[in-house]
Amino acid sequence: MINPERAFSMPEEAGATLEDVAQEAGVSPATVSRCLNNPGIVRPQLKAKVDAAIEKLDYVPHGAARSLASRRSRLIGAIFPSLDSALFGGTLEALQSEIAGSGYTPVVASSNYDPEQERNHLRNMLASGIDALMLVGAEREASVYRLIRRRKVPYVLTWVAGTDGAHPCIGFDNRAAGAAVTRHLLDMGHRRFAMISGVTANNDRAAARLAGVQVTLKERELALDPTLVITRPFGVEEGRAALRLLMERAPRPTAVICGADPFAYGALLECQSLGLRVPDDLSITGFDDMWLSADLPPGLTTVRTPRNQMGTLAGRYMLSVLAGEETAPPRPLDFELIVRGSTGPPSQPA
Amino acid sequence: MINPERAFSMPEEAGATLEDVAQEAGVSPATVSRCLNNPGIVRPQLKAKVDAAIEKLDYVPHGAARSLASRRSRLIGAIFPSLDSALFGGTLEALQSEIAGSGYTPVVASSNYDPEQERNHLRNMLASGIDALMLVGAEREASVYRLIRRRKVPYVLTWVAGTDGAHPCIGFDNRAAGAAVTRHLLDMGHRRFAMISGVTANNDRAAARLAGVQVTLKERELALDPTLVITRPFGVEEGRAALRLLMERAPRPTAVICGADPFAYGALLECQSLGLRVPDDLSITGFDDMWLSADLPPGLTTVRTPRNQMGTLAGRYMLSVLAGEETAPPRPLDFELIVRGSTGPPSQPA
DNA sequence: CACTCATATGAAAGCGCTTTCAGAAAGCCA
DNA sequence: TGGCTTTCTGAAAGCGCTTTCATATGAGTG
Repeated sequence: MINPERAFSMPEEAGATLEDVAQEAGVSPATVSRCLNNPGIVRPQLKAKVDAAIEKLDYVPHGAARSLASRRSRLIGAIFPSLDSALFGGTLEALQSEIAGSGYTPVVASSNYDPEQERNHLRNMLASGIDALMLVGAEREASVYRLIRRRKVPYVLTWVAGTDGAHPCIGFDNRAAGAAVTRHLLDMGHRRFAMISGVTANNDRAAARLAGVQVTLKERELALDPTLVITRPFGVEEGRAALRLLMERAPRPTAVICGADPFAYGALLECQSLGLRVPDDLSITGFDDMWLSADLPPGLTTVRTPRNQMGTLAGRYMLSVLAGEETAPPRPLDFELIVRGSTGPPSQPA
Repeated sequence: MINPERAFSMPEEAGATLEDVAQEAGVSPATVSRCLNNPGIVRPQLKAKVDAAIEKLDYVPHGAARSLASRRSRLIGAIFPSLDSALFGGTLEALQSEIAGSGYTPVVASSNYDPEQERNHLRNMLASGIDALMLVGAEREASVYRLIRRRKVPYVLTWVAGTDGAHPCIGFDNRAAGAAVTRHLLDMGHRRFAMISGVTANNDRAAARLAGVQVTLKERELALDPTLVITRPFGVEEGRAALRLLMERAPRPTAVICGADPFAYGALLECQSLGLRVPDDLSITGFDDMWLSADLPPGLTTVRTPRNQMGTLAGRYMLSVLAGEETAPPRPLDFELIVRGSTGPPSQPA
């Protein structure tokens, strides 16, 4: 029964304008504008009349006109590598609720871990006049940062920490987290490690996690055998397949560090299929403490990353900069090693 | 005319305007505008000069000014009930990539399944001038739809189908899907059913799934015992807890229908904890075929819902309406019952 | 009671772009 | 070549709002 032609003629009909409101209230447009943007400075009596007029005419301000005149769009851009993993969804959700109260709305895009797409979305967003920008990760071409800086758009990087102060970051130290997991396993007596890592190209978080593992092993005079590092796009299936490959190696590793929980879920499930006992035959660790980590037997030892907190703080940081407040450069957030049943001492001494 | 302030300041101080480009290229602003919006009608020779000027000045159009003059913001609003479930993330991601090619960007918000929040976000978005709108579900106060229609913003509802033509919907029939699962179990011989359902208030998808189960049982002269329907917010833990409750009932149900996969994951895992064999002791079904459904032993029988397709088609539909094309009202999409190891005949005849 | 000072309001100038509209250029035919 | 149509291009008028700036109003002083 829908006639799209009729139901949705293009947005032609004119809503009430600020001028209409002014007329209705018997004041000048300037006063109406002030009621909207700075109600404090208008006499209560007048304000009441204006409010009544707004109500009566069902007036909704015209965002574009507002932006044009005020040079602020009340839009905050956010570009994520992906949106269908619950990972970044949490960050986005938190960001969104943090800024919503201040009248900002996020415009979002997903780059599919592709710098080219990221750059395009960025251009697009800059063109649509975003007031601030949130990105994931620090590693990108200098020209991209130049583009952002040129437009004088405040930005913040998330999911990473400490880029030597080059950029404001709201995140945690992925490398340290990789190290923490490794140390945990070392302390349990493991000596033969394998890793299932996310693709490290264009993903400094994955790269840092891997580096953290490598460096920590090196400190103990152990090396991470390159043939025991499997790099795959994130996914449960990929984790399963990788684990199968690793178990064909001789001697087998006693611990598999996964760069992300989905890998670990896959690894855990594949062990079940292969009849391997976790942690007796093999210890497995994940990353991010996603929703099944506590429940998937025997419970996944993993690193809990502050994914929601990053969204909240990134939002808060941008709002603060936009408000012109003296804003301290954010400090790295904490991660937490969550030890569960999937890790234990190796059954045979290395 | 060119602002003299700008003319004499550093070349890269403020962004170049269309007028700057026009001057650089030796044409009028109108021509530059046409090059941007309707390149076909401008002589190639001139267009080349303009392109060069744009390149040289690194010109980025000013979105707000554009919107104000053209009455189009190139922004498409999308309000989801939640974003940290991978569910809607997939839809958003698909929507985003579908519309990105046409120069549109999604502005998104999450309502936390709260109509009040949804309404606020909607107001916000209408104020910022979105050209079209995507919502999830059909059930909301008439005043909300009035608000949308008043502004003449094309909209589309997703995750639901067929609202008697009252609204354009891009989705599938949740009720039929609930029925399909039920029929599958009935055909295997089950007679004593339980359901773990999402909260049905403000969630017509969850309500429809539940209704589909109830109606189908009624058709076979069976009733869904209300004490065997457990309603919870979505989550693995909630699924576990619900299953535990259900297993305390006597006689126990032989089949548990879950209104969403996370419930089913929890149920499956709890069975494992309780030492119940699936499907011998209990059949379990899910909904949405999320990423672990194939892998979690013994494999979850579930309904695969077209979550990405909905995003893609919703985007395409809105673009088409915005382009003023003759747009056929969308038709319901298909879902698919994926039968895996978690369902089988009940061990004891009912 | 004149005077200054603080404060509330209105007039008007844009913000940077799109889009009529009319006129110039180019093509076509006789 | 002249007159006609068909393209292209440029001038100019806004789009709806914010924000100086100047004025009006009222409060506070000597």
